[in-house]
Amino acid sequence: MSLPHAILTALLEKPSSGLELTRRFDKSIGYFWSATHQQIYRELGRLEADGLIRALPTEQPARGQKKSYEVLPAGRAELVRWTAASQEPKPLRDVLLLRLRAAAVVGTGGLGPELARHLELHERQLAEYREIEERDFPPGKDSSADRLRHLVLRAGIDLETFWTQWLQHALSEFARLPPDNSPAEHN
Amino acid sequence: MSLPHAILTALLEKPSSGLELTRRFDKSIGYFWSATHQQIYRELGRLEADGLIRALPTEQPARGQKKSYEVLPAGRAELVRWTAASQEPKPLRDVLLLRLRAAAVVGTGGLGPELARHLELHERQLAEYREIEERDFPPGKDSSADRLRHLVLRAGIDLETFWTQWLQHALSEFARLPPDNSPAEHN
DNA sequence: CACCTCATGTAATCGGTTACATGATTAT
DNA sequence: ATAATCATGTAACCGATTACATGAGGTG
Repeated sequence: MSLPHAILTALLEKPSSGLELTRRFDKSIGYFWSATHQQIYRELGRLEADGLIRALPTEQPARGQKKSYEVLPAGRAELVRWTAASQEPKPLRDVLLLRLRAAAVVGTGGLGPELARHLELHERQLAEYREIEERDFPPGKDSSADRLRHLVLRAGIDLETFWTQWLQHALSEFARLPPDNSPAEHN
Repeated sequence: MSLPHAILTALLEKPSSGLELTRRFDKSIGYFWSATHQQIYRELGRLEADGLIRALPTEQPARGQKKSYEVLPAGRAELVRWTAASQEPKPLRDVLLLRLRAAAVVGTGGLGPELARHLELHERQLAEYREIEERDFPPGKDSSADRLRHLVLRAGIDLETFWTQWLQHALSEFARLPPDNSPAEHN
C-alpha cells in the first residue's frame, strides 16, 4: 500500500493530471518508486472515491481531456499517518544474486558478460544521480525539506556505489575462476 | 519468473520436500529470495507438470505425507539457460525512502524512531551475515562454488553495511532538524 | 480422548505488468 | 483527410500475500 502515498506526495508537491504524474514518476519519485500510467489512473480513481483527492474544477469532463487533481485535507492526514507509522522493511529480493547462487551449482555459463553489462548500467545511474546532486543540492542550500530530499538522493548514490564496487569485485573473481563448465562440487 | 529457478537451485543442492524447502527459504537462499510455503507448493506442482522435476518414489502418496522432489535433466537445462540469459535489473523500490520524501512535504512526524528501529534491524542482520561468513567461509577454503557463494554473501554484508551507515547519517541529520511540524516550503 | 505439531494443500485478494481501446489535439 | 501524438482509460493475467482447510502422527 505505497503507491497511493507516493501519489499523494507528488500531488502535494504540485497538483497534476494523470499523465503529468506519469512523467514525474519517470524521474524524481520514480527513482525509488516507479509506476505506469495504468497504475496511476486506477489509483487516482480510488483516491478520489475515498475522498483523499479531488479533481480541480476545470470544466472539461470529457475523455481525452486533461484532468488535474489536488490533495484534500483527509489525504494529507492519511499521508502524515502513513509516514510516521511503523512498517517492517521488506526482505531483499535480487535476481542477480539468485543467478549467482545458481551459477555456483550449474556453472557460470555466460554470466560474466551479464555482470559487465549490469556494471555499466549502474555506473550510468550513479553518474546521473551525481549530476542531479550537483544541480539541485549545491553546498549551502539547506531548508529542512531540501535536507530530507538530499538524504534520499544520497541513498541512491550510495546504493549505486555499492553495486558498482561489488560488481567490479565479482568480475575480478570471475577472472580467477576456471574457464567454466565446472559446476564444482557442493557440500 | 524467478521463484521456479530458485527452487531448482535449492533442489539441485539437495532434493527436498515442500516443507524442507520452506525451511531452507527461511535462511540461505531466503536471504535474497524469500517465499512462503503456499508459493512453494504451487510452484512444485507446476515444475512437476512441466517435467522439470519429479517426486522421488517413496511409496507415500497420501496427503499429510512427506513428498520429496529431485531435478530432472530438463530442469537443470532450464536453470542453465536462465542463469546466463540477459535480464534487466529491476528499478529500486523502497518504502522508507518514499516515506522520507513524504516527510519532506508533510513534516517528519514520528519518523525518527522508525529510522532508529530500522537501524537496529539492519545491524542485527549484518551481524548475522558476518557470523555466517566466519563459519562458512574461513580463509583458504575456495572451490569455485564456494567463491561464488561467498560473493553472494559479500553482497548481503555490503548492502547491510550501506544501510546501517546511511541510517546513521540520516539520524544525525534528523537531530539537526527543527523540532518538526515544519513541513517546510517546497519549490 | 483431546490437543498439538507436521505436512500439504485450496481460495480469495491485491499490487504490478502487459495489451488493448478510445477520444481529443496537432501536424502534414 | 490522414496520421501522429496527447490523454485517459479497460481488461486480462500473474506473482505474492493472507486466511483457511485437512490429513497424519505423536503427547498428555
